[in-house]
Amino acid sequence: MNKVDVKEIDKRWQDFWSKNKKSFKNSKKKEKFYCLEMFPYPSGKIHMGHVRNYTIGDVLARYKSMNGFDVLHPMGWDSFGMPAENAARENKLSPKDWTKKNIATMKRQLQSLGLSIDWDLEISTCDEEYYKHQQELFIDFYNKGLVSRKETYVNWDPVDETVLANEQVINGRGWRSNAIVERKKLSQWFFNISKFSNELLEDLEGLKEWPEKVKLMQKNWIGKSIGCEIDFVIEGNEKKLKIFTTRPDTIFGATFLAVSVDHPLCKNLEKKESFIEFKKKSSQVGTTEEAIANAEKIGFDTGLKARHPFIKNKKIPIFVANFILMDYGTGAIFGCPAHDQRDFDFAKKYKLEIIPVVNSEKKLESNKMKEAYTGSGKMTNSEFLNNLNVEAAKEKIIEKIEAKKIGNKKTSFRLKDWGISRQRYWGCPIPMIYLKDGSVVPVEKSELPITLPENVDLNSKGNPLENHPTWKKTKHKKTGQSATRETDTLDTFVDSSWYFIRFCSPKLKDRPFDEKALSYWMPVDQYIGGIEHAILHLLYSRFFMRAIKLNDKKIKIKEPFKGLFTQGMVCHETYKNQNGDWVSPEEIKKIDKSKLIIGAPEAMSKSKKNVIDPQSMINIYGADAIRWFMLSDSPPDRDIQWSNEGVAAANKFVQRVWLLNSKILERKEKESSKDEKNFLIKINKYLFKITNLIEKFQLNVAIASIYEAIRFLEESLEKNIKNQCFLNTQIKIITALMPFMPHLSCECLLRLEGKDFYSKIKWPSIENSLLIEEEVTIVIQVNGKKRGLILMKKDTNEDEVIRESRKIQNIEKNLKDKKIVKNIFVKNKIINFITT
RNA sequence: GCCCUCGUGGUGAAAUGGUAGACACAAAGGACUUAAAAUCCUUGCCCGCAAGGGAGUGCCAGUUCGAGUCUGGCCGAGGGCACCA
Repeated sequence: MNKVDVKEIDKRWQDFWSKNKKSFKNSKKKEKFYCLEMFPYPSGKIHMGHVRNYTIGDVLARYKSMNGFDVLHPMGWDSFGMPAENAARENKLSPKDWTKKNIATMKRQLQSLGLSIDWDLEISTCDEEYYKHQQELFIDFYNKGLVSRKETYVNWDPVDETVLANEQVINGRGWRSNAIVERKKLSQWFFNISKFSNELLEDLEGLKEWPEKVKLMQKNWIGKSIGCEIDFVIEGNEKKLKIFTTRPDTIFGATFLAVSVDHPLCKNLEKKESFIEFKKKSSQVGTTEEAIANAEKIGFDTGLKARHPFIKNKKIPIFVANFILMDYGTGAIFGCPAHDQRDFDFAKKYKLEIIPVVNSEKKLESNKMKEAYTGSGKMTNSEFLNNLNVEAAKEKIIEKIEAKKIGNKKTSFRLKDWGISRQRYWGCPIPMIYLKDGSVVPVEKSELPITLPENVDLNSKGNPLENHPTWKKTKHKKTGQSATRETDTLDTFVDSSWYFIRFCSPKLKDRPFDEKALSYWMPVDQYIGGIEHAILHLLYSRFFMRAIKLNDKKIKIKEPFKGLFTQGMVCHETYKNQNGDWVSPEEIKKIDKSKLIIGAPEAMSKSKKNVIDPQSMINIYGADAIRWFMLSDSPPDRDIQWSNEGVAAANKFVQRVWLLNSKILERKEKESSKDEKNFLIKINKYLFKITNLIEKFQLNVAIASIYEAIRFLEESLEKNIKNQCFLNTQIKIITALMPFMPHLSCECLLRLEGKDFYSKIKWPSIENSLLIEEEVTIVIQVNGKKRGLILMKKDTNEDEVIRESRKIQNIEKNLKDKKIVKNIFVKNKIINFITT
């Protein structure tokens, strides 16, 4: 009978919150807390992943707010990107209209979750008001030398007809289209992120509140290696060939040089038919990274020889090899087959010399080696390096190389500059123009924004801006000469690399950000999002923060995200019918169960048809139950598995709390007694636990404690506790429930406290005096095995505990006929009798 | 191949070196009901009517009075990187 209508309370409190917005004031007395969840791409409607992400953030934002923090909790839209173009083609809606429509839907959906988001701060990256400032930042970066234009091979996606960044190529395929990526040479815009390689690497250490896993992934991505560059002189033409190595110590084992197919040295070979054929063959090795890695090592003998810099009269052949990368190091190496597996394979194939220069425990013999030895050991066959260990040899040889002026110690990074050009329409136009004399200059800031034209043809292939009849025609403002606009747009990762900064002053018209607002709110105290952004988005954002700092001396912040949390995915069982087709959870009801193949739970995805629509679940169970379930089953950083029973249980709990609340309101007055003290102690302990668990982000355990607290209250209804005491206690527990179930919590508090409860909401305080327990349970062990429990006054001494525990029959039974050698006693915890 | 993380009931999971399985789901049994729904109670495994006992946190060792937790080795699963010289 006494049930709460979840739909009704959802609506009531969402309306209430939008009318009773907390004033957004910069109160100096409070400590700020910037809580940010990764903003969504407006694909159409929200999915469970969003629900999980934003619920985690909301619990934290509400908790911090209730604890007196000045909380910034904004939301926006990562609204440029290809799906809008694809949808435009299919639905005859312009990318702009399609995006706007999606944003409206998704905003409504997010609001139906009851998130404490300040919607006054909403931004959308496809708005002129946003990308205008992005163009300004681009020009600033350009002027600071952080932007460059390079002719490079790019990853060309033949389906999307666009260029992909290396990181957007997954196993040789486009991350969105899944098409096999081709190599193509194009002139592209780059952010010179590699200028910050070392800084980006070293500053990872200062990010104490980031998951180690993410830091490690970034570290590997940046890929620092310390080595040495060495010039080899080519016999005959006396030209120098610069190589990079991390093992200069093995130089006496060098038996060949190898350069990349794209190395300048190959220029002379381009006409040779045998070389053209070799080049063709070397580009034909499969497409996946794994195939490339495992591809056969092939080489082309240039016929050239280089002089060994340390061995007189020794000449070694120069090869072109398919496993040498042009964009790492110098695009050239020396091969030491004895101590590098790739070189070893190569040497075996081309019958090159193998000279061991590092001895393992057994002495290496070149003709008996089956694989390269890459371990440590003492140097041999290496003249002045002999008998040194690898590390010492490295140092000594670098000294020698530098003294001889044939090379230098050198650090190389795997991290490459960030290609930001995209041949797409739905992105931020790059504010550069091409003059007739061939020069490329930025547009004047006063001309910003460079807006996208609305009447574009998206049906032809290629770049729509390039194909537009008039858009690219413009004039150079300074000289008046006619010019052409850059028709590439920016990678959407650029849009998301500074949105968190824009949130600090989202309405500012003339500049990207207000320095004061930025300095107050940044860095983001807690950033929450998916692990899939562990490398790119976070690295690019870290670059942007540094670039902005470089450009504006008033900015002191380097790291944009102080705390990072990566939440797990939402999974669901997968189903297939007998034909092997995926079947959705709704469809399985209609299928004969014996013909259904139930697969492992996997991340919800449209392709596997295992998606549950959040909106329909909210409509059935209410926002609170969905929020609760998203957090209750697993730790927030682990995957959770969606189950209908789980949500139903959360909904049951909503009703249980409501019933308890009603019972308390109708409760008959009782006498105060000893029960009351114990009652308060226990509740205080629960609150202490819940508080700590939220602080530690163990939200699933915090929820378990709330379950326990509610059960304890239910069980205490009949005890001798004054109504007022019970009511106050209920207020505390229901307040602690608020971050998780804000609608139910408000509804209950309204009944408990009356109309103006909302202004009084504060996280319940913990009374330290009540945390001191009067009685403790002590474990009694015999030889480390539990044989009993005993309840004792706190801080009872050893003798007393021993005396009392020996009164227990079962303990005596276990000690009978045995001699006690010693006792292990830990106060308030354990007594352990050790016998012979 | 290299690097990282994780292995606890039928399931998701708890557990500052000190009562393993909190909390929740499922299943089975029971209570209430004419019946069902809803609700509530009981139940990890083996022996036992019970009291109690035995085994038990992937496997094998070690440290410790005491190990899910610490150390070493092995096995398995997942993730990241991948010809980076």
